[in-house]
Amino acid sequence: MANWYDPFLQTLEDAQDLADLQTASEQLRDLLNIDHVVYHWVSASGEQYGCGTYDPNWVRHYLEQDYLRVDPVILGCYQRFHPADWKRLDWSSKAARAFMKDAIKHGLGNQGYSIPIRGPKGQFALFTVNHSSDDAFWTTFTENHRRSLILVAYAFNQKALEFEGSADRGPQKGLSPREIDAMTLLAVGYSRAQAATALSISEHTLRVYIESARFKLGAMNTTHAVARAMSQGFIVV
Amino acid sequence: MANWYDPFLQTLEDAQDLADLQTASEQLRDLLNIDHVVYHWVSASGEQYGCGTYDPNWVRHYLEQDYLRVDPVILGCYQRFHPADWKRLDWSSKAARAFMKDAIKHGLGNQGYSIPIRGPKGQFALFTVNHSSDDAFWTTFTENHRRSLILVAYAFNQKALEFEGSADRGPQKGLSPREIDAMTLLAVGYSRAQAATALSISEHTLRVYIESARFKLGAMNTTHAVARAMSQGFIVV
DNA sequence: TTTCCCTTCGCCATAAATGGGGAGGGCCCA
DNA sequence: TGGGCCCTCCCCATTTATGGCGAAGGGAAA
Repeated sequence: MANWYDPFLQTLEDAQDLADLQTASEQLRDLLNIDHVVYHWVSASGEQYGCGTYDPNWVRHYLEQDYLRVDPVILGCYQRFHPADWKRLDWSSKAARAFMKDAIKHGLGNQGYSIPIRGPKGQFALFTVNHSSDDAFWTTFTENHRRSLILVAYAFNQKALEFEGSADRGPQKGLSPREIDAMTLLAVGYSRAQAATALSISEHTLRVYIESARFKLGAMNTTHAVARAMSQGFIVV
Repeated sequence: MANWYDPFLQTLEDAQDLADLQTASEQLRDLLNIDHVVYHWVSASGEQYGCGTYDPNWVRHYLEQDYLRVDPVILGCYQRFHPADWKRLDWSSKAARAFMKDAIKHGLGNQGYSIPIRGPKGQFALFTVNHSSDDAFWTTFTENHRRSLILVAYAFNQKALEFEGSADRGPQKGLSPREIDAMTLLAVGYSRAQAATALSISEHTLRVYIESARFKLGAMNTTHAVARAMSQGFIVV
């Protein structure tokens, strides 16, 4: 228990609301003695939530400019599991370099390290530390703190999920085995006729499964039902 | 660096192939002095891979019995982000209890602790420690090792992804913004006509996006395309 | 024991999606 | 500056999906 981060993790675990996470991110920035600490997530329903030490003007500007579509950190981390040093991302497009220039103008450091985190139902979050320094300093910093940052990112996400999860959380009616079979086959490209053949049942029976699955999932059509079944973890494709 | 797990994490990071992960799991079992350590994953394409100290007979039996559909550990962890003590999962169904009885008969301990891990493209993995003990011992054990187990799980997954990723990894042609818009709207239940209206374009134009997205994703139909776009992380619903 | 849910099947009519043509303007990168 | 990709629009014919009606046996839970 001689780690600097154990007490901080405890603070995180004691957080009661999103405001506490905000305070914690500022605290961590001071602990690590770096420019910025940011936690940012996209929930299953597409809502966004972020807390951290970026200038609020930058955050607003970021959203207004729709930088989510440009930001190489988002684009890069979305496809990977490993934490990423910003230097190693793809900055080849003109838009990406312009974005970074704009970011630095708004107070961001030139160095960054982001940890992607994924939750159930397609939740995606990023935990980022940012600083202004030379490469050597940053390499040492990230190597030294890699593991602790993973734990911190994990704890941030755990809390954020906890706060959100307590809100909705319906009864979660599950799908029957046959409904799961049907959804799975449709998700991998089978037409209704093909899926029926694959399951050795009549096409009409298959329709019954699809319709009941659609009803349970509250979906408008088959595509919607499959999408929901996927994002709610009923099927794995 | 006074932790027991830092040298072990180093071992994991030095692993060269899946066999090394197998050895590592045995090593960790002995380090922690518990019955079993298992890492198990399901890749985006539905393939499974596991390594760990379970009796191979049990693994075979598990697959033959299609226990994936019954196992409360899988079912429970798939919906959550937090690590789960097996005691706190849902054992209410008859099938679940029969499954556990069968498991113990094959050498599993009565206590378990599983950490769900998610990667890009819908990858899902579980890292599990298992032991035969009373509740008090297990509670203490999991409380003491929670954080280190998260890091170990993370490291296992990182390596597994690394080994798999080096194999295929196509050029990963991305979708255009409009294609993403189209896929997103379809995924949330819009029909083609509705989606076209929402995007203020003609329905025919929308069709062009759907078809080109389908082509890029190698999908057979719209539902398939949306499913692929979701599991490959192009859209978030 | 009754009630709910799961599984299975059929027919008919309409709405929606797909396949295959063709066409023009714009932007970015080499 | 030319090729490649992106965005936008239109028609026709065919295949496929959906909506609505009804029906029956089996199993598990209450």
